[in-house]
Amino acid sequence: MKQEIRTRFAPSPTGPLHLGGARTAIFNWLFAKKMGGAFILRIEDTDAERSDVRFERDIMENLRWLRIFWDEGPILETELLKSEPIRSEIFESEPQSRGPHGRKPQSRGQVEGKPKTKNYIGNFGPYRQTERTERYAYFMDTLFEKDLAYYCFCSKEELEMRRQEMLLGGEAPRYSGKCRDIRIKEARERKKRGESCIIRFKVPEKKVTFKDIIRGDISFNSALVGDIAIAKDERMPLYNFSVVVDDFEMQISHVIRGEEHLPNTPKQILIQQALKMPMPAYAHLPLILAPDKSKMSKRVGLFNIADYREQGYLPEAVLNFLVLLGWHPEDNQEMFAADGLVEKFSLERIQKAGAIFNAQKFDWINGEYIRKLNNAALLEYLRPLIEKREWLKDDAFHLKVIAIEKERIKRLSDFLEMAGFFYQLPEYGSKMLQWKNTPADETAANLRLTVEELEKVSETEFIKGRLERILVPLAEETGRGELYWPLRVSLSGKEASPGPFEIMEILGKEESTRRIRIALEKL
RNA sequence: GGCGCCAUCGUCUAGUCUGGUCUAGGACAUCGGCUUUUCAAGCCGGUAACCCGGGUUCGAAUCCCGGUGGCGCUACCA
Repeated sequence: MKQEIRTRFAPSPTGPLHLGGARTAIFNWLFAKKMGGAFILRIEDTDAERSDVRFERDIMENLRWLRIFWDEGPILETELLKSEPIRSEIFESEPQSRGPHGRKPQSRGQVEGKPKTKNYIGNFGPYRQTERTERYAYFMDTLFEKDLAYYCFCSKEELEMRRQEMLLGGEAPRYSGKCRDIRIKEARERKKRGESCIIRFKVPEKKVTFKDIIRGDISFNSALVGDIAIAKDERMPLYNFSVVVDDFEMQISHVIRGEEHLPNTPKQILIQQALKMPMPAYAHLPLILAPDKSKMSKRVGLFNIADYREQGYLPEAVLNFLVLLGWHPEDNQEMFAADGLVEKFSLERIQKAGAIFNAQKFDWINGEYIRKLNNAALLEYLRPLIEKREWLKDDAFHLKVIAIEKERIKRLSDFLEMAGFFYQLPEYGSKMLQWKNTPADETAANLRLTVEELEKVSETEFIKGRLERILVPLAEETGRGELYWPLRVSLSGKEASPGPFEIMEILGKEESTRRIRIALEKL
């Protein structure tokens, strides 16, 4: 039987979803879809101090916005309200309650005891690490039974001092193993007396080799690692331990994650081996780099998905841009619909080197997607922005503006800046009205001539074609730039805008002539 | 410092596994042209790269070795 493909995105809710996390999620999701497998969302909230449910929400909401849907994992509260039937279906088939811990699980993936909360979907839950403490305690026990874990009473200060010493001595800083031989009975007594301690894993000294789908064979010498900390307490696991337990129990087949986890991989493999767990396949993604080549997620500035969302990047564009950062299809295609992407995707074609974030290309892709949208759809994206500005016009008017501004905006927020003049004439200086070196009186004369001709046109005939028939011959006499430039500026109040005929058709006769008269007063 | 990963136009990358078809292809950006009153869009064209040094070979971007450089990790964070 072929093993089912199961991937996961396992963010810690210590910050909002950022580009790097989103891309990791995208690659996991794409691979699972391509292979007909399952994509799982798991919240790694073991760091109580830094984790926050607001971040958890942000992560889930933005994944949804990107249309990255997880097959298993927590569900948003908003979904909770309308998903009652699905939930009961899932939980009726849950395994019966068993003893709290110390018992072997009946089978892999089944969770002992009732889940504390039911706000998740999938049969391998709970999907929040803080709700999985029983599982960690169980495997921690196993480790103690096998004499592969011990309590460490060294203080942080002590550890830090040792570290500095080793660094100075040119050694690889690692834990000395000082507490390794404290007998467990004694340790537990000391702990009971209130001595603070953590739990360490006895790291065997050996060469750890594994195959990375993207990078090929990778090996580490675990002797350089030292006994790693795996938990603050039986019920407070640390990353390297909880990951191993969860990936095993959730039957993750492929661990696809950022390159920064490469040095963690041998540690996790050693724990897997100690617990006799199978090793999943690994794929370590290249990092997204800032223009100075530093790791992007370390930098301050624009990095969160929510920020891009607010600035008017379309979800399709974010997805498309992100997937191209470190991956390329066999052909030269660069614009993808989600379906085509799934079909073309393969882990093997992911790049090894880090990819520098290219904001200009991002903008270009976003512009392409904006232009692909039909006007009505674009209006819906724009509506919140328009309403915020209190631009009180009807949809027919908005649609006309959108039709011509669509060609020039790269982000939805650009619309505010570029199309604002349709709703309200901005302030501008008289100098702007003059085309190159045309004197002010000549400019005024041309505008006067223009407005006189426009007055002759009826409101209903105030359309582009008709206006052109009247003004084109006139412009041939005065000089095109001399006529069109001041006209366009008086209509828009801007150096750059669509052409005057398009603007006039939208503005209508009354408003157009009013604006030209305002310009004349300036001259 | 130690360990690990990586290295093709300014940037994202194709090509590298299976040496010749690569005087290295595409995209963004940039420059020029067309269109044009401006900006954008569109179309056409240009500039621009195999990190360095050895080796193997008739032949190397591609294989091997050695440098150099960059990045990541080096927590009772993940």
